[in-house]
Amino acid sequence: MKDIADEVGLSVSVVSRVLNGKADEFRIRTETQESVRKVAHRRGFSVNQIARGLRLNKSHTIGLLIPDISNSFFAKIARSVENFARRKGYSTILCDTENDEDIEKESISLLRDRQIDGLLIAPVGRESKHIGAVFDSGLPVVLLDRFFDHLDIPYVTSDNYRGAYEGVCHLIQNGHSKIGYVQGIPDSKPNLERLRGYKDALRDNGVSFSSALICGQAFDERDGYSSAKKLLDGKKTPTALFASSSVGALGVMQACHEMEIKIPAELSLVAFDEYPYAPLLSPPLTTISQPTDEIGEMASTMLLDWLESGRRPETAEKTLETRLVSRQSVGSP
Amino acid sequence: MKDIADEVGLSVSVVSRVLNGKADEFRIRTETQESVRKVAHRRGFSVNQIARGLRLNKSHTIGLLIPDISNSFFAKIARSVENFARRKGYSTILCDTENDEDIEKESISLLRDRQIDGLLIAPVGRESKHIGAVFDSGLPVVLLDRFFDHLDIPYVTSDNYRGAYEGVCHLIQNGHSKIGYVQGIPDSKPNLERLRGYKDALRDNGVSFSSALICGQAFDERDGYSSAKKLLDGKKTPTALFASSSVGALGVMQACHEMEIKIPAELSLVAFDEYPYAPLLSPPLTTISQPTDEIGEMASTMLLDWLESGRRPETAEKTLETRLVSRQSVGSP
DNA sequence: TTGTAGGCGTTATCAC
DNA sequence: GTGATAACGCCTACAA
Repeated sequence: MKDIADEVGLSVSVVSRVLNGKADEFRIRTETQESVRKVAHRRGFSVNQIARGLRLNKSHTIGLLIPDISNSFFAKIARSVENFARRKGYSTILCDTENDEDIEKESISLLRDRQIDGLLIAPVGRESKHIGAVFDSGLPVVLLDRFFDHLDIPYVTSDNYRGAYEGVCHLIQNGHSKIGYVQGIPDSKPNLERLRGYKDALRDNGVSFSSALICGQAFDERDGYSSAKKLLDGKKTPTALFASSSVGALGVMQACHEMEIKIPAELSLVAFDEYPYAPLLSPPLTTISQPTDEIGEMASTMLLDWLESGRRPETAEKTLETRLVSRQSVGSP
Repeated sequence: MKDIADEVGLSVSVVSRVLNGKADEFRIRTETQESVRKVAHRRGFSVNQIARGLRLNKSHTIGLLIPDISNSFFAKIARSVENFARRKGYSTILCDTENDEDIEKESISLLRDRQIDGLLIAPVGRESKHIGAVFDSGLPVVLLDRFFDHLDIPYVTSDNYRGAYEGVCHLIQNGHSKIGYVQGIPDSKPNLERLRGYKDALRDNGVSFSSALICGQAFDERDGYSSAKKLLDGKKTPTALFASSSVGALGVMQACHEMEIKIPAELSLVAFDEYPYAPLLSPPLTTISQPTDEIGEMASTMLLDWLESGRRPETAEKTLETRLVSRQSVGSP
């Protein structure tokens, strides 16, 4: 700006104002405006947002914490978040927390150092102290997918309870009563909610619950695989499985494949979350579809509105509907 | 820092030095160090990286431009880039360019405004002027996946030529001679290289080439779907298809499904790129696997080394090997 | 071993 | 209509 000012023979103030669209407000002469713009363009001027951020105490940057960006569920959320934020003039710093709480903590403090204006977190674990701390410090935070009951932080999630409920009802309607539940991280919110849906569906249909039919530790393929092996090897072999973990269902299928268990003839399967390739699997998989784009967009909207207005969103909890997509992985026992 | 300095009764310089690990260098008294650190900790001090960046003219931030983060190939690359960068003390600003060149241009200028130290780009299209421009301006840039012959920008890509060559040879060895090629963005580098591999494989095996067997416009599922429909509906129906586009193969399978064409009995299929679910598709898909993690890590390494050393990498072109993963989508005609 | 002061690029405020 | 100046928070050359 200094250079431009020197060249056009004016002060930096004028240059700054012209380049910030405040020319009218300050009734700057049209010729002045033009010459400033011309020179700026010729010199390829680009504002230094870092200096700007320092002065205005606003970085126009948000942080996005994701447990695993290579998981398509989160990747789709990240896409919609980034697209939305960019359209609103915000940049997104991505932090893949690698499903590790320490990395999550570290990333949060890193992002604070960078003066982000707000934070979107899909929390990794059940520990919430560090998240509560940022929130309490006054930084706008919106949670994604998982949330914490005892913290008053706005969140966006899909209706895990109802999704699971419907999925399990679907299995029961197809004649199943021995339905295994392949869970994700046991005390994560989505898992707990899905488990609750599972139990309620059983209860409402007069099917008795057995904890022997619950298995699993994590939201990943390997865990789905070993859970399936365990469940299908026991005495009380289930005739159907409800996979809470999105990628976990792939592990289940893999295990069935190896154990030569035919789906759906010998085992029915319903999985939480949708994939582009679900219809092409062998067999095409019946899923509970989550509105990933909406989740991302809703969360960004909440956060950015908050940043612009200075007031936290009134509707601080958003639960988005899931949808049962019936394909061919469910049959009768 | 000012507040801390006031509280401990010293100047900001001392505080700054202690907090930056320069205490020894300036032989600052141990007690002084301790009290500074204690107060800093108690007050929850966190450096303002924006101010720091302004002063040091270094943001410790890189930009990552990706055509579509929801595509698992790019998501995996993004993950390895982010993880690596974070470990090296850099943050990653993610820009999903939505396969749109205008967004790509816009994002680049946005990132420049933000004073990023370097740029990692998986370019969207064939237009390269804007990319050449940033590079020429002196900003370190490393290209991913796609690159430009006429620009001297370092890049990392997998061996698209050899991958396709091997895939097509595999088909020929299985007795095919009418092999269709479902391409991605026609004049993108990966596509051109894969096409070249395809042609050379035919030639080296004495199979004649026919442009009627080439179809496709984009790297997406819909395009793969319509290409397959077109190719499999013509006079010269191929007995095998080589899908250049990763997600495109899903479209091909979808089309076959609808047209009741059995894979591999009636049509063999090989697809570029690997998926976690490839073994679980119907049928398990034979693929050309790309080393996504390596691509991301290699590119980040090149960029960050460049940033730290100030010298562009000596080996400016990295071509990583692919691997043929044979499953059950290939049979004999 | 510690302090002073200037400046990084920008914008708000007040003055002319 | 335009200009001078201070301040945002930090680092460092130089002084003490």
